[in-house]
Amino acid sequence: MSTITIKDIAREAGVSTATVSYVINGSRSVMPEKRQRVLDVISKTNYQPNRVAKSLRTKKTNIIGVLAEDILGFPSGGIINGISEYVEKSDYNILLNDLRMLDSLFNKYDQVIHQKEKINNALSFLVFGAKVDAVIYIGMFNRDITGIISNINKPVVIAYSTSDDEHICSVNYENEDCAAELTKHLIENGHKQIAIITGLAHTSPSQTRLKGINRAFKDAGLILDGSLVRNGDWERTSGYDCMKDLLKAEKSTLPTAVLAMNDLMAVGAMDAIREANLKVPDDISVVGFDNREVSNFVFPKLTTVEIDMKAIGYNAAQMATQKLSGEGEYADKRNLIIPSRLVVRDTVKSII
Amino acid sequence: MSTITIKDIAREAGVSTATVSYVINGSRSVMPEKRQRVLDVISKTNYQPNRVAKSLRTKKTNIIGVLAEDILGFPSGGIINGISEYVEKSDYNILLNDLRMLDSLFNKYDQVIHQKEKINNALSFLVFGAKVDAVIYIGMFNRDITGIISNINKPVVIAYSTSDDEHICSVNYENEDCAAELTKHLIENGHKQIAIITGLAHTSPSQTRLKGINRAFKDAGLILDGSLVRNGDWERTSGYDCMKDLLKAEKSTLPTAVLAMNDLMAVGAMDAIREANLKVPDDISVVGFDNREVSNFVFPKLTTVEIDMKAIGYNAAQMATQKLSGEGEYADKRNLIIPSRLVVRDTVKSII
DNA sequence: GTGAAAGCGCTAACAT
DNA sequence: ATGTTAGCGCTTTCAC
Repeated sequence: MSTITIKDIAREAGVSTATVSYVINGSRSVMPEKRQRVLDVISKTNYQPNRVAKSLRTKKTNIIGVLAEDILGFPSGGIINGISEYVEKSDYNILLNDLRMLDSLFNKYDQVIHQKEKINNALSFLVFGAKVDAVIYIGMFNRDITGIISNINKPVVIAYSTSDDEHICSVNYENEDCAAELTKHLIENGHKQIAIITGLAHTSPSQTRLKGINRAFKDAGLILDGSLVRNGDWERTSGYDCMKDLLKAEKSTLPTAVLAMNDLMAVGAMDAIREANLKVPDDISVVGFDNREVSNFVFPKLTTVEIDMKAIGYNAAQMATQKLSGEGEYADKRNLIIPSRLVVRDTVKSII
Repeated sequence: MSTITIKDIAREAGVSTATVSYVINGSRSVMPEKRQRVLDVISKTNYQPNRVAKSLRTKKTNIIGVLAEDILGFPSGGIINGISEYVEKSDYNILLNDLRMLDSLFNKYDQVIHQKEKINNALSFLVFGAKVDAVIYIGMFNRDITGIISNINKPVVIAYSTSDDEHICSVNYENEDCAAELTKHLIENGHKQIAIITGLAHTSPSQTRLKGINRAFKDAGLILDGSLVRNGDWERTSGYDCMKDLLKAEKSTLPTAVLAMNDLMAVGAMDAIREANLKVPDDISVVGFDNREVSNFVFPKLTTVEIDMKAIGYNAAQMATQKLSGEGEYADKRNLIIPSRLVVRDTVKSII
């Protein structure tokens, strides 16, 4: 059972090791009888080729290094799930390095720069030490990390973040269209006084989502009331604070709906609304973004936008392997955008 | 930059490859000057020893295979986080295989048996193909999986499940004491009429938690009223249904508190209570189990028991590597139990 | 179509 | 203390 090698198979089947290799890899045609003899011995012995030896010889490990900022980050699990699905059918494996930066990076999304050395050490080990064929970097926050990841001569694809570096590709989700769709959903339900709770104002998701929101207003012949916009920081408490502030208005100028740029802040807003003895969605409608697990557990269930993490991972893996083989639709692509979709639940009331 | 080997270092430093190997691994003493020369060349060139070649030669990959029933399963992320932390400082790596059985196993926890072949194929590849030194199997549900995992001659430790197989070790969390503590928390707040919503009745966590609950009652000189016990199936809707049923009682015999054996069912119970126009915790107190993310997002925030996933992973990795080296406190241990702890939040009212 | 043998980059036994 | 070299299990060139 233990350590049976290609030599054993060759001896048992009465052929050379070369022939065994040929039948395993289909690299040359082999006489049907011999072929069958080899196959029989292999299945009888449960022989598994030693990937380590194979890798050393071919200089290809069939391993994709997955470098995650933190596996507990909200997108990570789904993305790895997607990578895993692709990788399974294409005979690759995943070497996982979890940087565990959740605590150090919490709400300081720009601070990755300080982790540059740690990241590149890990990357360097993966590529030059473990000899992975390609690496997928999984961000915890959707942002631009140009300049962070040093140039290695292997495919690097970033999932859930972006980079302008030329040696790097990325797979990210669509932000603007779905923000527009979410806004449109509110408008179609009769809402005109819509408050916005943004994420950190200078971040790309905030700005892009705002673009989509503005577009939806414009398309409906409406104008976004700037006095109804509050800047949050993506965290629940900021949603609470912003909503609290919004609630100070006179009853007649109160927004009928609030769009928070993520579910966490939406929940915070719902906290504040409840505290003011108002009801969601009867008094105020609320929508979020991300479709986090919690959005289905709060009451009422939150209408939000779903980001397809699994597809991000799947496509990132596909892109990485296609860059490796030089074949396939993604072989020459730089950036990929995965569509997001509206998830209608119970927090929007029609006031038409 | 690309593919520099030990030969290059040797030539550059004017020593033999053996000497380079000795200084890298500290396997023999080397003259200080030579040693320094080698070190200098290494750092100047950013040389990274080829782990593949090293593995082939030493028959040790320094890789731990992580076989997860599903990385999206509730315990998986935290456990991997913990494994990762241990592994980082002990120079191991993680080869991740995500079985993605979430859908097929959903609420049919006993059905793993049907996946036996898939599991063992993956295991077999990990061990005989990828040559990992040890494997950690991560369950999605805490249960006994005796007979599922075939015997390989390498350490296998199961995280978040158990097995009676002799060739297998496990790291799991404490169930009985914390269930007792949770119950005691209710009792100490004056509750006597406590309803219980169990998980699937025949499962080990259900039975063990019930033991703890009974013990707490007994310790307080109380007796658990059997008519207040309902059997759920761990899912939210079952918590809802059980609570609905409980709520049919006359007002005077209504429980003042309900202990659900997990957070999901607790949330379901809260749904039913809200629907009956009752308030948590003013009318009925509710507690859960697991400390899932949602327990902090529902309103009011749920009092529950936290399972230390990170510690499970960390200790599983520690156990695996100590079995490998034959040294350390866990080298001869079979099973490890990680304490769980009460997390008091807002769903229990004192009625003393 | 098939086999002999070299060699991937390392470690470690052996020699000195 | 250090160098020489065999060999880990595979693939692949080269020869037949």
